[in-house]
Amino acid sequence: MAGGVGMKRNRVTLDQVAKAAGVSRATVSLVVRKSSLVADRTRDRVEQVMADLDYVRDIGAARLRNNSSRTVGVVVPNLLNPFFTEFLSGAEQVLGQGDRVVLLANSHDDTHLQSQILQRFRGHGVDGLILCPAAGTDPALLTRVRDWGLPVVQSMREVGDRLTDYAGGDYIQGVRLAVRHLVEGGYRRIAFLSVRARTSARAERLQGFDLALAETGATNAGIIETELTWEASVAAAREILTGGPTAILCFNDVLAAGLMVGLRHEGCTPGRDVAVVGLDDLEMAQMVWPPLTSVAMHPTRIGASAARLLMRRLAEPDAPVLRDRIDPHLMIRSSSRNEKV
Amino acid sequence: MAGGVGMKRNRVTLDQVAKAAGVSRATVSLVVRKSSLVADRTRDRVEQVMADLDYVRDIGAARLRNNSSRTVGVVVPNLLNPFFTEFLSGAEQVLGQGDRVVLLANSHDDTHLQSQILQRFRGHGVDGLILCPAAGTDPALLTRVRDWGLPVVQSMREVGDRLTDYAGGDYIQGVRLAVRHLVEGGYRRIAFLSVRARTSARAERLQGFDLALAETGATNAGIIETELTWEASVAAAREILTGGPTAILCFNDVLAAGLMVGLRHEGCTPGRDVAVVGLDDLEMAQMVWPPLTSVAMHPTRIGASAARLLMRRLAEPDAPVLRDRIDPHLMIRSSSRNEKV
DNA sequence: TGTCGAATTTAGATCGTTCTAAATAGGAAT
DNA sequence: ATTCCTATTTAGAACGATCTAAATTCGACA
Repeated sequence: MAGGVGMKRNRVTLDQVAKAAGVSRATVSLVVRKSSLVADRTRDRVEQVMADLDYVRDIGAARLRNNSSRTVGVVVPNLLNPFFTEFLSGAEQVLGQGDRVVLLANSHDDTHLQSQILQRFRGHGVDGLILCPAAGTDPALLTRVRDWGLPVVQSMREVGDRLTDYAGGDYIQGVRLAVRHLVEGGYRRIAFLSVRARTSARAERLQGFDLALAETGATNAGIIETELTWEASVAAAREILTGGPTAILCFNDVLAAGLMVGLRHEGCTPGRDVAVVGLDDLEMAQMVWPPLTSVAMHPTRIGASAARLLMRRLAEPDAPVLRDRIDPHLMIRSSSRNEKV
Repeated sequence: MAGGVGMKRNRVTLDQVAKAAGVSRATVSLVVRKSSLVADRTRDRVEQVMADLDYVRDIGAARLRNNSSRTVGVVVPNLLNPFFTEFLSGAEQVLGQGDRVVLLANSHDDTHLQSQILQRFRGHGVDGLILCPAAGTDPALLTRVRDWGLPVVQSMREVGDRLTDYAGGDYIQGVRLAVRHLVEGGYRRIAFLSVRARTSARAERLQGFDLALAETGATNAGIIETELTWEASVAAAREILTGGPTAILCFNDVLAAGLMVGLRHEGCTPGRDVAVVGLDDLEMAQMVWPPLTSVAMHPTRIGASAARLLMRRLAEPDAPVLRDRIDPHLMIRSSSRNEKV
């Protein structure tokens, strides 16, 4: 007891339980795995002993034999972006309920680091992978992972052939919702504040933007590219105003929030002089001023879906490939209401 | 190749590498562990073979023998709160650089779930634990974890005797910075918007508030308790105004942001009619309107510090217990500038 | 050439579990 | 009492690494 100097290792093992219960190690193992082979009387006795000795099954040792670690690797490109942490939250919850544990890593959108992470996860014997691929990920990476025999679900972003399960938001649809809403409100010169990084997330939104403009007959008032940071979008305000837009659609809420601050610096009041619409509908959309119209993409649900897709594939490795797109939902607030604020 | 149906397991093992390189398994093991015992020529040859065969060391199997999983469990009470995800981000980064992997779990501030999580982590053989204890955690839990022989670092919150390492922000100091700033700005009737949950985080802030009032001679205009959600704090605005405060200090930025919206509903313009100050200085503090004065607590740094403390303890289990308090820093913005906005 | 010590390599046991294949128990039927 | 089931239990070999203790190699030196 006392000070705890040099705490020696003392793990309770199956053998110790077996000895104390007067049965064989194999029997205890069966009890642990809730096999129906063992007699009720025996099971009760063994379970009692396990409780008394505070036995904890060593999952690593088990995996060595049965090849299932009850562990899933999750790779996100950014842990400071609420969009990804909400995603993570949804995935963690579902996996936890499935009695699995999340190995987490942040690729910082760096493909080299991402490779290291995957090797590390492989070394740890993860059962499967939920991957939000870093920008610029080589499609060959996915093939490689499959060759390792490691089930993958891609999420939020997608690279390569469509041979892996996928869960994501439907940004094409989301952007269309936003544009239609603007057009219905009488805004017809619409600019788009985008990002430079060539991810599928970006491609999808731009595709939706083109589509929506064509559908509604609205005018493209310019597509401006910036870094994916709040500060950068503050600075982007001046440039985007040169196109003379009556409304500005933004890559996400963070950029929209920054843009609104930048607009004010330029003497332009968001919501009154120009409409602003974000994407993602993070909690912050309600907090900024004016409250920001945004398209809810439900990242938590996407994360939960990705987790479910993975657990399904672990259960049936040869099930057909599935793609789950979560439906977006328009949240109208003052920033696009065409009224004085 | 082809379709990948029923992908059989094919792990490259030490034995296979050994055979291919014409040495013994033990030698290859030494190479893997970068031992200086092996001759340069041999090492080169073995490393070449490892690369050719795409050998990946099985860390689980290694742990079984040498008892080190290079794995750390991180438990946070909330993955939707940016404060904790920034914390997580800092910890993940440092641990990753130390070639360790994060097992993540969200306790949802539920002590029962928290116990389950710890058992799960124990089963996975984590080397150590970074724990932000759930509200209401029994101090005995920490003793128990220590009895398991599992090194723990507490962070953000703390329970029990002070026998574990700890990393956190200094909220006493943070609150004092805020109050002094308000008093210097001429605000002397100060209310505090607090939370109901009895965490050490709450106790610390209240302690700082008392202290700061005593130091500055300012007046306590009431302490209101609410749930830790944005919506709840919107609703708290009315109640807190009954004390007739000239300034309101908030438990954190989320509550401050909600409060400002609520204040407006009550016909009271934050920054003009009443000063508002938050704690934590999350990115959102700049985004709300008016920009929110807040005290930066640097959660990312706290997370990094917690990770470093844990790695230190893993390296030297008997090092003296350390407590790291990250210094807070006041960020003055319009919400407390005593000017027209 | 033979001996010694340092440098290098290795066989075999071991970590805690699960799997396989076989052994044992306990009845019911003969 | 024997036989034949089915229901339960078990011994012992994996899994892939590391550790211990001992064996081998090699050059230097007598």
